[in-house]
Amino acid sequence: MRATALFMPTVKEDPADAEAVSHKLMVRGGFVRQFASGIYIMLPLGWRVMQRICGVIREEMDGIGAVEMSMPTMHPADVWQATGRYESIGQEMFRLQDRGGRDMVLAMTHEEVFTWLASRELRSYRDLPQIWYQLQLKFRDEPRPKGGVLRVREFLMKDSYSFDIDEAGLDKSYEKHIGAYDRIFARCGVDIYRVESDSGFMGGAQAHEYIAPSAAGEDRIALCPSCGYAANVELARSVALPPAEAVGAAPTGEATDAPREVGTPGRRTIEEVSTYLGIAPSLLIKALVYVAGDRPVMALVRGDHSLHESKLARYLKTEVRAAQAEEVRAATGAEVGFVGPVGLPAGTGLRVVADESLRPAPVGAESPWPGPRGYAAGANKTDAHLVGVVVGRDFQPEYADLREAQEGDGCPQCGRTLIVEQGIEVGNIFKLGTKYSMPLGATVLDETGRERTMIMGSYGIGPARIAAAAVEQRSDDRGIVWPKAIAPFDVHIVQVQAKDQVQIEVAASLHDSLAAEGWEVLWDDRDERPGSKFADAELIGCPVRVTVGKGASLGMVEVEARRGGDRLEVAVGECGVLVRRLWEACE
RNA sequence: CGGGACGUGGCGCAGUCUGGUAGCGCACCUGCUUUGGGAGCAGGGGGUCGGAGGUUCGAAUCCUCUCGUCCCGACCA
Repeated sequence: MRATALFMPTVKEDPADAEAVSHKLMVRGGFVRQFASGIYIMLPLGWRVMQRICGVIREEMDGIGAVEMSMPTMHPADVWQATGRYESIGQEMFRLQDRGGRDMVLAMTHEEVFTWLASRELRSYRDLPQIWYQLQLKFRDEPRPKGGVLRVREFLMKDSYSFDIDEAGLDKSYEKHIGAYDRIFARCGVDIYRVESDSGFMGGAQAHEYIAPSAAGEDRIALCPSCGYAANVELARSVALPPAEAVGAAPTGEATDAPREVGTPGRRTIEEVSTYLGIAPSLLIKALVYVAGDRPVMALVRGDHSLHESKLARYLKTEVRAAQAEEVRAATGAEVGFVGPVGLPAGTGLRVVADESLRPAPVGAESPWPGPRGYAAGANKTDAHLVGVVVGRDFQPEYADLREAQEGDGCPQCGRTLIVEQGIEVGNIFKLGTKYSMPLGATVLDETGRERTMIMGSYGIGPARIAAAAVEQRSDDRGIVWPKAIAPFDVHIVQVQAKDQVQIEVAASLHDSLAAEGWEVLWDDRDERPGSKFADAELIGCPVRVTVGKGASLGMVEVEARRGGDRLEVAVGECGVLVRRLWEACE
């Protein structure tokens, strides 16, 4: 492909509205352009990358016996009403009406249609198992698109759906996907962690996410380097360190006979109260008021911990939101910053849920802080806190895992130290069970003639996120270093002098011979300054560059790998061999 | 949804506070020179200053409303 015939609008300066490295480089390299918030145009280079990623995905999906098809993106509302998601999803779904006033939606995912199809066409256990997939657009009205192509409102996704007669079959389909996904990400050159995840609005029993570590990612995952435990922090279990740093820091931590009130004028935050009272944050109780459904709930974590709202929501089995200042006042009688579990106004019946780390140690348990632990907490009186509060004596909360796992916590499996990493969710897999097949009546007859509801799984991968993750993980200060399997071209020929007849001939014959060997070749024949052409080649990031310049008249060209290493001068006839060698050495 | 910021030629920005009729760099067009790391000289084209309303003799600039975009948080397969 000649560059003069390719539309590749590169840009020298970073776009003003880009933050993430991948966003900047994909815009500058002429891969994508933003059309509207969260809606992107894939330019020729970007589309080639997408096609290559999709090609890898297709090969691996086909390899586990999945079959590709294509589903509509506009659905009548009734299928979504049947599964209850029409009501439960809310504003994230694009909705519209047809001319007859019928409610329609733009698909955010395709469980409903695939299950609808399965319910009509699969009749016998002999038809199972099935794995169906597609590469299709999804529409989600994200509240906040960001990070270029990372979080968008319209995007391509590989989604697959498995249909099995029983749980054992689902387990097999799930395992097959794990195998395929491992190969897909490895081939695409993206490092990933497979972590336990929340099944969220997909519902279902078990779920994993594939997280590509990157600073641009929105997910945080807790990892145990010792035993391999890996989970999204939104559900990661972990063992809190004891508040050891406070040991001996009298008068804190001592259990007096009863809580004692102390004045804390204007000290609301953990840090302010901690400093003012001279008590370590880990010996403070952080009390947060939430509205769960329509009722207020008080959630407690230790002062050095963070509450994870989705853990609270999962425990309460309802959506939660932070209470407004007036709601806090109504529930506790105190201003925000001074609320606590002791001394709540009588009769409110406020539900109090404490994180497990606040549960009193069993008698005789080994602890660096033997005996009851006295905490400081809000007094439910503006400008006052209580010290010497003993959990279980002064108040009786429910206990649940509410805290966000943090770096340094103990691994729930082996007890060693957890680390926390940030990353991009590039894929996920869910065991759905009968969440969709039941309401849509997707059943088959088993060998005894009995009607059985199919057991389903669903599995997603975001090709554009793979591309962005690859850029995030592989770029350098000059531009992108594409993994070889997903680069827009394999070989980038830079012809230094566009009008030099010898160089034209050498470049043309190289282009043709390399293409004949099966390489995708980009031939930069533009009449640009050499400096721009080199800079563009590095920005665009194809694995191997061949420079046709001064040496051409002597039959010599230069070959080098984008990832670094020597620039080798070789005779034109040797070029193909060297290209292969360098390409094979690339990741 | 809460908080913050920004909309000025294609791109990146200055000008706004303190009102006087729009400027810089890059890109683009023409010519000449140049050509292995984002050229030089000369000439040239291109802007409803996001939109609407208002104040004023006069608005990119002040006021009101509105639309768009980004960032932090919340939310989120």
